[in-house]
Amino acid sequence: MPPPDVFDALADPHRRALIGFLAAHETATAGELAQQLPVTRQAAAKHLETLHAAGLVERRRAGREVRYQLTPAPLADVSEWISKVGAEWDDRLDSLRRYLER
Amino acid sequence: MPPPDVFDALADPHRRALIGFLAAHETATAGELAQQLPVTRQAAAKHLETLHAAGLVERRRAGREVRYQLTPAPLADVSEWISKVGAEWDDRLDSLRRYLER
DNA sequence: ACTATACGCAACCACAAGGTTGCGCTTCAC
DNA sequence: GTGAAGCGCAACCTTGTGGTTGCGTATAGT
Repeated sequence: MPPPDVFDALADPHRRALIGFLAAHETATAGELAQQLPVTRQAAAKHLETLHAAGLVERRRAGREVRYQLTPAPLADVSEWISKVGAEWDDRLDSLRRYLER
Repeated sequence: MPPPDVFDALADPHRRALIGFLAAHETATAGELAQQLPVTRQAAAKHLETLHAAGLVERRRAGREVRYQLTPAPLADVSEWISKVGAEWDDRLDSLRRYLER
């Protein structure tokens, strides 16, 4: 299964902001993205590296700049995990209810 | 909107393990939960405190022990956020496709 | 050719996070 | 009432993380 650091990638608010921005703007450079946050370009670049490691963004060199693009697929893993927990929980509630209704 | 530290709470693997265990076992004490992980009771208690702050578990004193119970509701917020990002992304792809098809 | 823009890399810093140990207080069981 | 089981709190240690500054290098534009 794909990198489990997706959860980690989502933990930081700045990173979530970057994802949000990229969800709405096709592609962007580290510099552009840094302007969306109160941080330097390098800080943004580090976050983008984290997101890239988690498989959430694609990097693509275009001349002297690097354009980042969202690849939201790994988010499905998170949703899936949540579903599983939810399902298990529901099962548990069910069996408890059945037990109590005996 | 409820505590945004749900993302933070989910970032740690041990914490996710606790959630998984609680999803399957109704209630448990900090001690019991600590036995599921290679950490001390205190470490587990700290994680449980984090989960509690995120609204993911309920604490309930029963005599000399404290039983923890899962309250998975806040997970819905995470799912929702993911859905929003996904939706926005799809919209973007759509408008791009429309643009290219002109 | 020259200048400005955008990256990449490395050093460095401060603080939060995860973890442990030690100790004292309450509750249960004999 | 005495001992063990559980918890809570605090001190402390170590690492990881988010952030910055500084500098070197490549590309674009004029």
